[in-house]
Amino acid sequence: MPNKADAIPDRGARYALSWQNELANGMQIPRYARETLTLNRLKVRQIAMQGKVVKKVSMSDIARVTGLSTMTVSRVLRDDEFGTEMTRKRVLAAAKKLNYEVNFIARQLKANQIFQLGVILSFEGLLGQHYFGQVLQGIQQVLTGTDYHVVLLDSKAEDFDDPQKCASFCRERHAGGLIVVAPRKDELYPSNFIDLKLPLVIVGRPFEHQSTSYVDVDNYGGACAMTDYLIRLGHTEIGFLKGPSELHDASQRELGYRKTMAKHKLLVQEKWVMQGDYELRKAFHICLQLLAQSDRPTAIFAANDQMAYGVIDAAQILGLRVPEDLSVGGFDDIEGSAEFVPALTTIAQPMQDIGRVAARYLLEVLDKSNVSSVLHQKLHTRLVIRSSASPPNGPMSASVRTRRNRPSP
Amino acid sequence: MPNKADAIPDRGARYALSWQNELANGMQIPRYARETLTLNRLKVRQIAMQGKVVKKVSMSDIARVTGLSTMTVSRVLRDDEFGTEMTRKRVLAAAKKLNYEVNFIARQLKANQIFQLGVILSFEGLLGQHYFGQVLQGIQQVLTGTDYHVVLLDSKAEDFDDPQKCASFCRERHAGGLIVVAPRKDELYPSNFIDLKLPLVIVGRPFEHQSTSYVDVDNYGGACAMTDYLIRLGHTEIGFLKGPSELHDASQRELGYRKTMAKHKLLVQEKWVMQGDYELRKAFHICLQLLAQSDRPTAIFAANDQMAYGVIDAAQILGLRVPEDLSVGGFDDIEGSAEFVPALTTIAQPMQDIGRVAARYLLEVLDKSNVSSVLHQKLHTRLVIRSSASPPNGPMSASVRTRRNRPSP
DNA sequence: GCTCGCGACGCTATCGGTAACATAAAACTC
DNA sequence: GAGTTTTATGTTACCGATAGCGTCGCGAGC
Repeated sequence: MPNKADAIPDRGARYALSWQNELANGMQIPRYARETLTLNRLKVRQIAMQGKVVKKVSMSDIARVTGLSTMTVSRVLRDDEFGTEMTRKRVLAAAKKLNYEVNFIARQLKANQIFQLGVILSFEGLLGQHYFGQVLQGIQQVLTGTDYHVVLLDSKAEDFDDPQKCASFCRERHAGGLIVVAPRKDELYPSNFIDLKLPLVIVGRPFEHQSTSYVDVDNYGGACAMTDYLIRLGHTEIGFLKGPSELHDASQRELGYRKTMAKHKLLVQEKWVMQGDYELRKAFHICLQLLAQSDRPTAIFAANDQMAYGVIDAAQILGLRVPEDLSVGGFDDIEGSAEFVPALTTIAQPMQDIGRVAARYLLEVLDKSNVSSVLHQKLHTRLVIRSSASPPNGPMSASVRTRRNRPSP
Repeated sequence: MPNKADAIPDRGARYALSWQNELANGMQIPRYARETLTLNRLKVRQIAMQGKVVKKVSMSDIARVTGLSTMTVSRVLRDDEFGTEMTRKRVLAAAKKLNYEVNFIARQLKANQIFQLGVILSFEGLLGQHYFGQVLQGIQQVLTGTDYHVVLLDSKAEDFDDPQKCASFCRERHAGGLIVVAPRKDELYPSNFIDLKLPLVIVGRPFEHQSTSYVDVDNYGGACAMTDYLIRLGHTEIGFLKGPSELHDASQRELGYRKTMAKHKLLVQEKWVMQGDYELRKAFHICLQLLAQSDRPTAIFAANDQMAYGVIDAAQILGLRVPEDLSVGGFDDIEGSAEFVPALTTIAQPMQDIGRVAARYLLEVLDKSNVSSVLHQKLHTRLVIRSSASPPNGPMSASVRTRRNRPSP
């Protein structure tokens, strides 16, 4: 240990040497430091005698051990540049030895800032959904390395229908900013939060109201792209499998489909526009019926990948080949769609990006108090061409058509 | 306003009248209150002059406005019984008027307690799963009305493989207690948390290690019950559709099936024990193959409801009737199983209860510092008899058998 | 030699709330 | 009616971290 002192740069050594050296030769130590130092040895001993760590160590403990003030400790711990090399070493060593951990609660109180983002779900079912999982993962990615965290606020549990309550709730407790996931079309819900004077982002649908920020995916554009792609492949008879009508994204996707069809002067056959629920099973059964009929589309655009799986399964059961006899397009590009047989042609939706963008925006607002800026962002989707869609194969599909209704009940 | 004073009970009036009255007639006010009162009028004015609320109101603001001390305010706000009726009214009115909101951060600092439960997921995929959603809902239910909240800690984001890091992380920041959701069989993961000296509950599997608490569902018992039920119905040829082998619950369910078969001296046909993945699709395709063969079981026990759906779909596609030609049992009793056609006979798993029990345990430990108790609980499952399973129907199934392989490729 | 500037560090107050102790006045007690 | 208890409230000292300002020692510049 003492030989370490040799390496001490002259400049830093003016004020302090390693603690051990100080005691050994008692030189070079400023008077004020001296006093605290001897005083502290007693206190340190007391702490040690307590045996097991009863109380968490705080900065003042480090201060005592090192003979420095808490202020110096605080500064060294936060500012990489602060202090003599020697001081830094002492503090850092002591912190490690005592197993010091910052008390974030105290830091937040002092800073009068809450390092937490409240994530609020507009309805319960969201929790178990892939979409939400992805968004949250995106948020977490951004938050990693910052001091911020995610607090899950349950809309149901906390009576958030009452604007007053949700206001006080969020501010009282744990939210420096809010991310409200509210993908339902007609929900008035998010408006309860806009008066909070808290940084806020709505996720899951555009929210035109006032100057409220939102992040969403361009569902409309994505649906247009897929429809357009199918049309360019040569399809004219394109069916559509809808999602739950109460979801904003579902209706946007339908709109994209219809508009694009209209744009190309193609007729939308209403019997080929089916009401699904974003689940595989319903899509499967619906398509089992639809595809058994002689009069069926050459392509089906399913509003999400799960339903596309159902469509393909139904087709295959009926002896139709995908894509030769039926082209299928999906939406979302969920995990598994690339490995699906046939690999699913779909629209990639950057779900994680939603979370990332929302979180990044909030952090920016919070750090810079840059409250003026408002985020209105629709993230772009991407057409992923794989093998579940191809140009319509006239003769092939005709040949299939002859044996189409064999397995019907 | 002044007539209100008439209604003041004599007892309370001794110490204080409404503020306005105090100023009006200056009587009955204790000397110490008088002084602060005049002093405070100045300060109150200053606050009002600032215009917009720049700073959040704190207890001291209420104290100034009412002419009471912060301590009294604090006590009135927390204790329903404290103080004169008049004092209470004044404080409460002022709090409401000023729009006071407790600062939980400060409260936590003072109490040296963290009113947050960290929920940790052992792997990412969990977030989007129904199981997790249900557990979390259960947790929230218990936490509603308490001061506690859920903080989501992302295992991946925070480098929790390093025990050191996860320790400091949880304590530094935001967790009075931890709920670790770790349903994987072989994970060493949770052991990183047991040394934290933080109240901890493992969810998703029993955790024999040391004196660590866990809450789980009796998957084994549930599987036994279902198998037993099928056997009692008269089935001897019972197939089993497994869940992902890395999950603890999946292997417990398989074990229950095997043991019960053995107990009844029934042979487990390994070709009828199929590897599923808890998803509908795979189950569907596997069963499409299995059920097309002449040599097939009369009943299939699927390790979860989703897969049971798949089994039934496959059977129906093949022209088998459920339950006449094939009995199907599931596990979980998820939403939808009752409305399924045929209504699914299954094992109800109290997923929300898992969360409830875990949360309640933590709250108890935290409130009473009752660290000694350890929770080892396997929640009971319940056999829900609906219509997807019935006694094997010899002649019926035989008649089906003759036309079994018509729709195969 | 003296002032000025600067780097390193300490002291004090503070964030908002609260336990523990203190105090004033009324109520009760014999 | 003096002493004791009770009721209603105020004071002080923190919890742990940190901003702001003050102080010390030393070298540079004139």
